[in-house]
Amino acid sequence: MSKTTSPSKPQTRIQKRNIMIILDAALEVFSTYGFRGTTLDQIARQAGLSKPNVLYYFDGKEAIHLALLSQLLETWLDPLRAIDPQGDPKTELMRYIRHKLQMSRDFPRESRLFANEIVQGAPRMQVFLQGDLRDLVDEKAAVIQAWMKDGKLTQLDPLHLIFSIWALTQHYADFEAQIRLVRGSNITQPHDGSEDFLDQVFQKLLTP
Amino acid sequence: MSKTTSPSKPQTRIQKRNIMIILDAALEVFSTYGFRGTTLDQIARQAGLSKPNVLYYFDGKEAIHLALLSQLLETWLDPLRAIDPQGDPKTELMRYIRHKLQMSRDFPRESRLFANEIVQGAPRMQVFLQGDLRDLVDEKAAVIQAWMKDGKLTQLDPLHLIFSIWALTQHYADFEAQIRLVRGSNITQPHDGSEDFLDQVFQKLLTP
DNA sequence: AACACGGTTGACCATCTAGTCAAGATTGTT
DNA sequence: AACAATCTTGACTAGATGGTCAACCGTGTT
Repeated sequence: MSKTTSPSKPQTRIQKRNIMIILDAALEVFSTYGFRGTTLDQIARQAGLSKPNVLYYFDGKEAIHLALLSQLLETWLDPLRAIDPQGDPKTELMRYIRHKLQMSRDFPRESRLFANEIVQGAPRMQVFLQGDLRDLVDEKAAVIQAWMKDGKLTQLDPLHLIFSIWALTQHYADFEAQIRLVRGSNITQPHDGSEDFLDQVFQKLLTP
Repeated sequence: MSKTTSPSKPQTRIQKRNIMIILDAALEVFSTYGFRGTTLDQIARQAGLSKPNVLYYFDGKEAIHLALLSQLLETWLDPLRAIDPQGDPKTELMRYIRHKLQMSRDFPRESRLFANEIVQGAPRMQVFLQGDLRDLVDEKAAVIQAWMKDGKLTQLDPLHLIFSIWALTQHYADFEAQIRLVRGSNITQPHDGSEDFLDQVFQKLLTP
């Protein structure tokens, strides 16, 4: 029987607390070392719990990973979902871009968790991606396409436009190590200047 | 004594062949599963050799990985190195961008090898990156900066511009799985349309 | 043919790792 | 206080994994 899959069981305070602690610890470790690079001992140590105790709350390593992915994908897609077909095209897209960049700054672990998974072929994410993501992207691509036909935006391939937004925003979280190394040990944070830069890029790109 | 570190030893035909076979097999596996996700058995199987035989040519898993990284980083940086301060600014940058995109299309395994490494904080790459990469990037950023001051290009942060080129080109290799899933199982390749799109983006962006 | 050297491997070992289990500690309820 | 349910853990197991080693095979040179 699975421990965390049963949806209707009321959770005690201790359960709620420990499940949160474990998921946060797992996010920390999985995002740094990837799925196979992470050990249950690492997660347990990071969580401040014993390994059997971790396994008391989750059915195994895979179950923890899965719980994280499904929990976080929702939040991750929210900004895209929020694009309003009725709104002003450029405003909507710029808001999306800023929101996405902000998430990459505020939740770099989540970004790297997904990056790790996708670089390796998304073996444990296909279900999620095919279901939610694909439909959502198709829908919003159509919206953008319509905006472009109306002459409100530069004519571009909407799908590639979406990819480019993902690439440019997530880059700051996913490749932070590289940015840090290139910039040297200055006081500057990896994200410094990214907002102004992306603003400039997409303002220029999207204006017909 | 190390086997592959001694530079002056003449290699037999068999050595040359097997070292190449092993490195190619290792590239395949490391780029798919990351360093910790890769086992020596996997590399050996992919190479069609026995595990002890692989270890006859390399001192260990780490040595294979290191050999790959140092060997490939040179090729990887060549396009950036080729930017000519005397050339026409926009031509030089567009050539760089096209070259980079082409590499992401033709050598996705190399791209993912680096991506895997960098997402996890580049623990085995810091030496390389700090040495070669940093100086090179600083140098070329200065060149781009000068071009911009001359009014030949849009005024942008040159470092962020370089990051954006990396992000947009490598995205097609590193996140290929995501692109494939979003596009569905159509006949279209992940890279389809990327060249035209990036051409359009950077033409518009760089023209003052 | 015989030798030396390079190349190959089955069998093995130490360590790590996911997961189990039974026994004990804690908590909430009456 | 007493009881049951929840929670916690030391000790353990089976299998995976990086690496070793002694013995054996293949090839080119004399």
